[in-house]
Amino acid sequence: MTAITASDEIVLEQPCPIRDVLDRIGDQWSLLILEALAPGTRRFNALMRDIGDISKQMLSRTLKQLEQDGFITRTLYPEVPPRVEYTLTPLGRSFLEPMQQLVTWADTHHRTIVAARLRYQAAQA
Amino acid sequence: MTAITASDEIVLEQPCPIRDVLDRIGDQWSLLILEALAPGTRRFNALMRDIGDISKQMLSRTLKQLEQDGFITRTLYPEVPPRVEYTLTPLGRSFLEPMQQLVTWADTHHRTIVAARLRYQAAQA
DNA sequence: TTCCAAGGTCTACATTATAGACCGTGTAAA
DNA sequence: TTTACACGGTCTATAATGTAGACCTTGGAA
Repeated sequence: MTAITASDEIVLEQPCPIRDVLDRIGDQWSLLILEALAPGTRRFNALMRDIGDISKQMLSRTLKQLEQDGFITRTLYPEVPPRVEYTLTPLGRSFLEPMQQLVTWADTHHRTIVAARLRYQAAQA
Repeated sequence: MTAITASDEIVLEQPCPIRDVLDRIGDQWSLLILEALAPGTRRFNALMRDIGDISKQMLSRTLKQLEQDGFITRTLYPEVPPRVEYTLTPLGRSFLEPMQQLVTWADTHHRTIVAARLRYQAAQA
C-alpha cells in the first residue's frame, strides 16, 4: 500500500464486506474497547484505566474510528474540565453478541492454547 | 513495552485469558488466514493467492503463531519443489463457529456501517 | 501564584510491516 | 548447455504504525 491518504480520510468501502469490517475491528484495540463499553457508558480516562496499557493516542484514534463506523457515540459535555462520554449504539450493542461468543470461546479454550504453546516449545528444544 | 525478547520467544501466558487469545487472533491477518483454511487444507502459495495482499513474511510468521497456538498443523512433504500443507486442527475448527458468527454479522451490517461512514463524513464537512 | 483536572493533540522515538532480492533443489524448456 | 521456473521460505532496507510523554485549555481550589 503506497496510497497517499490525508490523515483523516475515510475509506468508505472495500470490495470484500468481511475484510471491510474485520480490518476495522480486527486491530489491536477495537475489540477491547467495545468490550469495555459493554457494561455501559464510559468516559475517556475511565476507558484508559479499564484497558490499562493503551496509549492516549490509540484510544483517541480507535474511538474516533468506532464512532465513524457507527459502533459508538461520543457526547461532549461543555463543562470544565470537559466531560466526554462514549456509549455503544444499537449497532455496537448488536455486535456484542458475536463478540461474546468469541470471548466465551477464548475463555473455554485458553488452557488448550497454553498447552499447545508448551508442546510447541518442547518440540523446538 | 520495553521488554527485551528473543525473536522467537514464546510468551506462554498473559494474565487475562481474553487478552491472551485476542492478542493473537486479533491482528491484521490471523482471522483471514483461519477463514481461508476453513474450506480445507491449503498450501503456502495458495494462501498467498487467497488472501491477496499479505506479504510472505507476515503469512509465514502468522502461520507459525497459529501453529504454535494449536490452531493449525504444518506438514512438510520433502519433495522438490517442497510442498507444505496447512490444516486446521480440531481446536482451529472449533474456533470457526464463533468466527462464523462474526463473519455473518459483518455481512449483515456492512451496509449500515458504510452508511454511518457517509453520515460521519457529511457531518465533518 | 501555582496546581490540578479532563480530554485530547503533537512530537520524537521504538516497534512492526512491506516490498522485493535472494536461496536451494530438481525438472523442463530453449 | 545455459536459462528459467516452481515452492516455501528468509533477509534486508524502507515505510508505516504505535508508544511515551510534553504540552494545551479553562476554571476552581490551595
